[in-house]
Amino acid sequence: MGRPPCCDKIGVKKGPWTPEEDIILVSYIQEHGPGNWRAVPTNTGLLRCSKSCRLRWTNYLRPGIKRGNFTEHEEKMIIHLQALLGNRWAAIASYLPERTDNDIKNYWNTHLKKKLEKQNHHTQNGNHNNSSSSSSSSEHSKSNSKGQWERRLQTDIHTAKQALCDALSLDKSGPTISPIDTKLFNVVPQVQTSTYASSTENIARLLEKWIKKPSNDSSQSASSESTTPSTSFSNNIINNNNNNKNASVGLISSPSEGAVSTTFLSFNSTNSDFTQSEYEGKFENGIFRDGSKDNILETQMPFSLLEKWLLDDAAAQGQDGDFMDMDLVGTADLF
DNA sequence: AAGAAGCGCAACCGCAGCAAG
DNA sequence: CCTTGCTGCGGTTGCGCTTCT
Repeated sequence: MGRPPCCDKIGVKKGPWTPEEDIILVSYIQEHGPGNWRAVPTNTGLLRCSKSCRLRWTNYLRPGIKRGNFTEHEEKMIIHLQALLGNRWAAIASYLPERTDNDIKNYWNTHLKKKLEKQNHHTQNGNHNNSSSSSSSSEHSKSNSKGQWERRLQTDIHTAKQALCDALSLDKSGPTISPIDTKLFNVVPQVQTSTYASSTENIARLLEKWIKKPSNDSSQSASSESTTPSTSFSNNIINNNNNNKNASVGLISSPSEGAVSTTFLSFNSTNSDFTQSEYEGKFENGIFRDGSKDNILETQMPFSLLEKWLLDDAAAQGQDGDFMDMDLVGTADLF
């Protein structure tokens, strides 16, 4: 007997999310925090499966997501980390906290892979006589099995862990660490608590699109209210939204993060007595108390010790000391 | 101007890991 | 220890937009 699907296939909506659905989801998460995704569709009346809700949140709605073009630095980080970690997009994403694993994966598949292939082709053509550069590195990569690399990583991580713990005990307000560090070392990062506002930016963005180009979905959804088996929760949200389009405009125009946060909280606070302080109570130093990884900040993250270690490690492997200029061709297939 | 091809991105699917019972 | 259910991850797909012919 196979395992039943994560959600009933009947009546589950697929395809792009509508602004209403986003608002319902964000409002719900704002109230209950992320996690327990199984309960989200039931409690919100969303006709989405739990996975879809989680995906939508983590890839689009959660706080601190930067969208748009990747910077040169980000690009090089991805290339380097991909060479080190392989296609572990979640791990790579933890070093680029403003980017989602999906984004990074997409960027890799659409841009970087081609770029590297091109570079690879170039290198092979350029070094036709001495196949040392690429072939030696590929031989090197063959000789280094994945297991060996992983063992090495694990071994060195202990050193890095010690260094990081020392650093943190010395300076609690020191450099912000990335989520992977948190996971690995079980350290709570020192962060501000008002990070949720950035998800209002995401919402604002989609509302902006919505207002600019009112879709059929929105009217459809509003009119289909009676047919949708929504809970009072989602009905209230939708009503609130439909009756207060101005509120969303105000949300968009709020320039300061704090103002946006407050505006957004009051925007949907008609449905509950949930206040900003209560919401912040769901955070503990920037992490949701359920231990989810949505503790990512919108602040620029400096290199953590582990990142530095990774970079130093690469440098120690004879890559000119600067991973930005390293020969990526050989390292791409290390794993 | 119209169709074809390419590209980018959001979302889905299936599997693996993990925890609880 | 085994089973079950939930969550997270990586691979893949499909659709809409842009560019090319």
